[in-house]
Amino acid sequence: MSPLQLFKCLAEDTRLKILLLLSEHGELCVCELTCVLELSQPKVSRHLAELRKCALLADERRGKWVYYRLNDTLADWARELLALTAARNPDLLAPLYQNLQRMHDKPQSLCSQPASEESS
Amino acid sequence: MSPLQLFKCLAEDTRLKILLLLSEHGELCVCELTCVLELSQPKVSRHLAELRKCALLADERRGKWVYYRLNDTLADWARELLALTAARNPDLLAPLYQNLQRMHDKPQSLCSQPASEESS
DNA sequence: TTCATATATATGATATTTCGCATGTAACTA
DNA sequence: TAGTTACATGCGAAATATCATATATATGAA
Repeated sequence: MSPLQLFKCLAEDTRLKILLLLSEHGELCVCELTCVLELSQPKVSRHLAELRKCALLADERRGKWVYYRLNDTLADWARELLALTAARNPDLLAPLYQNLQRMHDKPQSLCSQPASEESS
Repeated sequence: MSPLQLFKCLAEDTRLKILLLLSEHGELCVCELTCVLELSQPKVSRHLAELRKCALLADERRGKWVYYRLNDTLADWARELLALTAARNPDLLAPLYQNLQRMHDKPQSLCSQPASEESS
């Protein structure tokens, strides 16, 4: 993973938010991301596909849902860079966490979702 | 400086190298950058102008030469991000430092240059 | 003033990215 | 089986980025 390739992935609003979210939150399925980001499903899915092709993300199907997380092979400096960016720019993620919270409080309010075990 | 804006600036090879170089080296003039990067002067100048407009870089004219450095107002997390990226990807900058060295050893070999006080 | 060097920018061509919309596929349910 | 939900992708349009070339400006020297 070259720095240039990483920065190209981070240079788009949707992909940036996805990567920072997954850096902090660990794992989310596509429908959760779609709801949290308030974007169309094809748009989210297309960006996820790109991040998958760059080996930044790994996906895992569990039943109907496909969960995405940072790829285990991702270099440490890239992980540190994502963590640094997320920690130092809380304003960027705050509204997204609000959406995630609202979604788990009122499941039908925004979109469907998988059964939530517990929020980490 | 939003994360998105920073990453857009870093998502191009020439701009990435300029920012990492200046993050580590402190200050370079346009002709030094042009030689080190082995690119045309208009190309380097155009990317410098963009980084200036984004307030990532500051320029200062001294005689015939214009020196660029990281803008003093640049946020700490952005500085840390640049330093982290440069430190963890030495392969990216190594050939550029070789060019800088060669340029200072044999001034006429690649292009003209300002009088070099001392290399840091 | 004239010339040379250093740097900046305008312009139009080309390449890349992003998008919406429609449609395809996979898994579960009835 | 048919229907529904979750997700992926093909495709052309629109927006954006990048580039080479030519030219403009600024400084210092002659």
